[in-house]
Amino acid sequence: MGATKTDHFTNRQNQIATIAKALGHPARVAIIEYLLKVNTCICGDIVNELPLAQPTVSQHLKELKNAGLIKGTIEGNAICYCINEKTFNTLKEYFSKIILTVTNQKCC
Amino acid sequence: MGATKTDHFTNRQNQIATIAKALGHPARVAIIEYLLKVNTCICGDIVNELPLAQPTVSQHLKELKNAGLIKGTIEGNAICYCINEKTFNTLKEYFSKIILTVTNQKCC
DNA sequence: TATCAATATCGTAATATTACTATATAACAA
DNA sequence: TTGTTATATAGTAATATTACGATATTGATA
Repeated sequence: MGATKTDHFTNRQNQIATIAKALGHPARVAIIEYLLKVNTCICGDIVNELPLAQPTVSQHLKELKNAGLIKGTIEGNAICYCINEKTFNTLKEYFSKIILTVTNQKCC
Repeated sequence: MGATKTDHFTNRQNQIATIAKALGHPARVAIIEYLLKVNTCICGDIVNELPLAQPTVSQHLKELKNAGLIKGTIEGNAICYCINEKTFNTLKEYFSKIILTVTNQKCC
């Protein structure tokens, strides 16, 4: 036991869970918010911004990238990370649909 | 190590991360979608719907409840769970704001 | 009261995550 | 070429999560 039973759920359910999981850590939320704040794409000063060691930040960036929440472009010896709007749109639309459905429902 | 450094991040960042984390498992996404489907609040047949044992479902329900994504009302010896619209609204608004900010930005 | 049904909690094994240090890699500069 | 800077990867310890069987709890019913 201990492993998530991914194959018992739909692709859609796994997709949403994967994206949500990537946002399920305050450091990764902070990275997203930092990328929003600096307006232009920035790379390694995320490390200076967060109270975490460089390899830890790198690990978090990898997870955000795997989930499709950010994009990374190589620029010389640095890497320029920025937000991937598309995936955030997926989330927004998913939650919008949920809210539309719920408002027509009676609750206990 | 191993423990998330919660205290280094803002309340808002921790709040979003907590909610997202609760949705970061396909079983919990499936529970939300089932609650949406049945329209009216339902309790223990979530167990029949999911490929998981009763204690596991109970554990997942607890996490969804702690994150504020669902509400549970005692009805006799059963418990009626339903979606908590408010928290989903928090998420929707959070992502809407992100998208509004991002669309005005240049990416790498 | 005894039993049943619905749900929660306990204990625990398997696995995953988080964070770090040390080290590798890759591009640029001297 | 040698060093510097930026980032990734390897290895690993501490902790958290997932899932289950066994058991407790609580309300309804016979």
